[in-house]
Amino acid sequence: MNRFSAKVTYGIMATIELACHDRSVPLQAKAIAKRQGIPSRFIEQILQQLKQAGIIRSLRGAQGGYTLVQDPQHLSLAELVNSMNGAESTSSILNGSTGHPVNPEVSNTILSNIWAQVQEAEQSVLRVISLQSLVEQHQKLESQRSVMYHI
Amino acid sequence: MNRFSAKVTYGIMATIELACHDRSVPLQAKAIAKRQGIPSRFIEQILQQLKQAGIIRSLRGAQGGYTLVQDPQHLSLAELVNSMNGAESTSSILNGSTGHPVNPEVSNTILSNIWAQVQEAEQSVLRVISLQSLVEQHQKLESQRSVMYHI
DNA sequence: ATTATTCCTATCGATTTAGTATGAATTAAA
DNA sequence: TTTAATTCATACTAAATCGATAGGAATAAT
Repeated sequence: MNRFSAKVTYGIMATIELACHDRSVPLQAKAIAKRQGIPSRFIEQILQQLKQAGIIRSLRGAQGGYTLVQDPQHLSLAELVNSMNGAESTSSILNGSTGHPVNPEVSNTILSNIWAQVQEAEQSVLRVISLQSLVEQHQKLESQRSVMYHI
Repeated sequence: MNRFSAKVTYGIMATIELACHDRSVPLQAKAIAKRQGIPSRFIEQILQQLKQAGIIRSLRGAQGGYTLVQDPQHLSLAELVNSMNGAESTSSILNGSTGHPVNPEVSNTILSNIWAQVQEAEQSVLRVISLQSLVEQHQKLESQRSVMYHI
């Protein structure tokens, strides 16, 4: 099962749409929402985040919309996912303690270290998946689907 | 930062306590709660889950309590964490679809596949960490702490 | 001007998480 | 055999997070 959050899932779907679209002409939030069946007001918010992260750029006003900044080859799923998860700092500041480092802090130190390892493992999976490869998988599956129902 | 849920965190802390305790005599939920600063009624619930998963066993009545089933060497963090996360089935049933495999299903197929890879990466980190190693880290940090404040 | 669009911020309902409450069942010990 | 200590079962509640909606200001093409 896909346990990425709706936000992340929608954001990925939106960038796939952008990657499939002519990059010289902006694509509107509404168009993305319609094609992917996402609430358009919701995808707007997500696109904002992607913009803040420098993954897409926007043009306001009539005929405005969004375009990808980078080539799909050079955009990794890691960048994409991180930009929507609040881009958690990898910094290992292991002490927000208010004074006495009591028992709970000890467990916390151990567990935050392990958590960092888990995060790194996840990142290493996501880093090697490019938006381009997602687009290819997407198109492959879409074409299979169209064949299946062409009877 | 430690982003394991409170439940998982507390469960791990509890098993560390059990691992440090004489295995022939049961340790009470209340005692664990007190030493670790966890609400005792909450840790009881978590201990139930650990019991259902076969990680600990319990003795009811006065002088009852909980003991580890396995040697700390042979219990991995993966088993521990999974037992508290509802032991999500790794089964890759990729079709709960109600009929027409429309657009959203395509994205879902791709993303659930990636999600599975992420999960596997996480598991591979957790599998190689034993409860024993957690206990050792814990004791090491505790002793450092006691030195620092022994002035 | 008008219209189409992004952008900003607030709110809302549902779900999940964290924790509390009540009390029954069980068992050691007095 | 009573009593006290403990697990076990279940339900409830409060707070946080998630998914989505809402209203309107800013911007720009026509």
